Amino acid sequence: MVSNADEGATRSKRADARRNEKTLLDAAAAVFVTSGVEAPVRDIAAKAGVGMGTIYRHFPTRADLIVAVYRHQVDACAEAGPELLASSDSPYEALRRWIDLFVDFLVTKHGLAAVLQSDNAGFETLHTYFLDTLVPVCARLLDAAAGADEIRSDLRAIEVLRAVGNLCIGADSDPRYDARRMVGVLIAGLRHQDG
Amino acid sequence: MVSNADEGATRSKRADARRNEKTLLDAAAAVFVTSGVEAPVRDIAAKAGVGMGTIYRHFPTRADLIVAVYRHQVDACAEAGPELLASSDSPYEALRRWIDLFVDFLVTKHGLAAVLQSDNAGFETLHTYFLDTLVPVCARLLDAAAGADEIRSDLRAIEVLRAVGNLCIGADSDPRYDARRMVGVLIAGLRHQDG
Amino acid sequence: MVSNADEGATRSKRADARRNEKTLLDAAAAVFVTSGVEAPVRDIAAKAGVGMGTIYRHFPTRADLIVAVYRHQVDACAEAGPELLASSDSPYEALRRWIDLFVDFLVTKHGLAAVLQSDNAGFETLHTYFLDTLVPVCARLLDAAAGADEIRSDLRAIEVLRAVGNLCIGADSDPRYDARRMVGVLIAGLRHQDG
Amino acid sequence: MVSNADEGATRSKRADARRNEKTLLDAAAAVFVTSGVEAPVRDIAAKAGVGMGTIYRHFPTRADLIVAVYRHQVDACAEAGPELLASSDSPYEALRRWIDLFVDFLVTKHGLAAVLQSDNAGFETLHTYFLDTLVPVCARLLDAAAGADEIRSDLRAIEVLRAVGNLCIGADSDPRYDARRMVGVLIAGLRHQDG
DNA sequence: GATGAATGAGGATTCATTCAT
DNA sequence: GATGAATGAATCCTCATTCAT
Repeated sequence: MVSNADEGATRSKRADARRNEKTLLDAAAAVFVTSGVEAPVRDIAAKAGVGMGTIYRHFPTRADLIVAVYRHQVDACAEAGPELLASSDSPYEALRRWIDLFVDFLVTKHGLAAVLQSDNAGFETLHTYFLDTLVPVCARLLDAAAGADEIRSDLRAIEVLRAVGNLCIGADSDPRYDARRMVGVLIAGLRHQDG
Repeated sequence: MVSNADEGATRSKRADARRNEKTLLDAAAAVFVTSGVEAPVRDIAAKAGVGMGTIYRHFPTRADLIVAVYRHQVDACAEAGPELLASSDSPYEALRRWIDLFVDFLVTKHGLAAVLQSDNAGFETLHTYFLDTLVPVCARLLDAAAGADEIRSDLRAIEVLRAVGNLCIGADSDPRYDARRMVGVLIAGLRHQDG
Repeated sequence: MVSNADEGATRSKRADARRNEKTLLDAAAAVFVTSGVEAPVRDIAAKAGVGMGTIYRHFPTRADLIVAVYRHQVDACAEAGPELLASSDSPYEALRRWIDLFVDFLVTKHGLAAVLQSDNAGFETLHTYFLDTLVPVCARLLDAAAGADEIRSDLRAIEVLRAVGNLCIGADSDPRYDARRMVGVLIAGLRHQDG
Repeated sequence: MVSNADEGATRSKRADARRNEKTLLDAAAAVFVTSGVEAPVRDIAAKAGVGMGTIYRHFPTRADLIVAVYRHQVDACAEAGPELLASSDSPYEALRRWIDLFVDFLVTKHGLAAVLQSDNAGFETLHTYFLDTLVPVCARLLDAAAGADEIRSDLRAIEVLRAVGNLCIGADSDPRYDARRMVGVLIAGLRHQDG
């Protein structure tokens, strides 16, 4: 349907567009750091040096943009799950370390944890992506640890993730609050209690 | 409509003002329940049957209003601390029950937990009131439990309260997430680990 | 519930507000003349020398504003119906003259005829007001003329009004098109045909 | 318009171009049916499977596109005039039937009647084409009917066409309004009145 | 010639806050 | 003291049109 010549043209276009999208993502990431993930679209466009329409073209909703910005890191986090399970001394240890990765990710993203919990429709995509990607990984780690009788077996991945996410809210704006530590406490609480 | 004890203009004025303020607080509380603590000022004024200016006169900032609305309950929670300590089998048990009270309070206040963590300046008053009131109580409970060697001794009241508050965010909008349960896990995590 | 003093205050407020609303209506009418009834809200606000919010306060939707601007004239038109029926030589004559009034109204309102036919939701109020007010009047005139065997009896008021309204669209922007004349032809067409 | 001597590469190119243009017109016609003649250019381009630039190359203004889409049908309508005049029992009958053709055309084109009356500059081309093509035909029919003393002789073709066009506005969006019927009334109104 | 990414004007709407009455 | 009308900044989103590849 398309001649080789056309293919060439198309490809170069695509390369351009991809480079441009990269610019957008970098700009968005930068703005997210300073103004949070709910920054005005106009600001992101300005930072990227493009028109607002360009943002909308690439990312119809803000959630799409956020997902795109963090997709790689979320994916990396997901992929680390099985690896940790294989390389750790125990399933619980793997779980602990995996949660640490997740927390590291969240606490460095200003406001991300907050919108992750937002009940605002329109963040649907964001919720979905996070949950679809991370819940299965977390579930497997929980199962393994529960199977080894290291932790309680009555907690579902989704609530653990949600709790961890919640604990990370505002972690970057208050020096008196150390989200990592508190997540540590939560994860410790997963262990069986000796009474 | 006018109290029997109506004597002297001054006293009746004060009584009126207090009655008026009571009306405002009741209205605000009602609106908070349905629309969250970030409801438009106009809605609250309408519910109270007063002008918006009246709200602003009594409560210069939204935080002042929120504080006023929940002061009694926060105070009651604070007062319950020493009582629980005296009446419980152990300091840890007292702590657990006190945290339960705090959680009960938060999860029934739509959106309160969220603004409690908001880094938005202007909620200063709110943060201050909550912390000033509850941190000492929580600290005493933690100290007692740590003194009895029931829990870790390296956690400060402020971070525990903050963590509990965070865990309560969005508790009322997602049936899959049970904040009370997760707070239970966190509090369990305060115990010394045997592993 | 309201003291006399308050009543005074309230009344003066109301008087002010009413005066202000008058300003708004005059401004809107003026802008409608030059830019049509779909003029930007900002333009109307500017013309009235008020903020946009003021327009929205008084008239939540554009249709509400249009209705308010033309209500008096629509009402006057409706009231003229029975009078014409009483004072004219024949029901048909009354109908003819009443339609003339309606046309006079429409052709002097730039773009009004157009939005009257718009299927755009949000003009609901406008449609409703026009139809509720004028259809019964027109129906009575049609009935009378049909009863006198002066015109066909198979046409409903709503379609006659709609047709007349349609014929007025764009009447003010094309000197070659005389809406009044063509409406005259339409009304003539209501008569029984002898052929 | 095209010289006979045009042979070789040029011709095949032209054939391609024509085929391409055909695709565009078909796509535009299809989109016009579903979304009206004011549908976004992007939608038309997408339907045709071409870039938006291609649309603009072929049809600099939306009016040009609309004209091109409907040219055949407008032309056919124009051509039917003389034929009807020749084959009908009377000039008036021919006029009536011709107007029916015009109405059939308009009411099946969602929104076309509306933009035909739009005073928006940029539809210049559209107005011009319609009028240049149809006014002479209509004029001849009117003249013939007037010459046979079947109708009034004081109406110009342009206003009759405009009136008919107006009556067709919105005919497809309101089941209570039957444009064909009302046009029938209008055309009946052209007849001499018997008193 | 074709493509479609980019632009950015344009218009709507909300709501915290002020201030004349 | 109370009122609530007025303000207007802030933000969202769409789509016609241009132009580099």
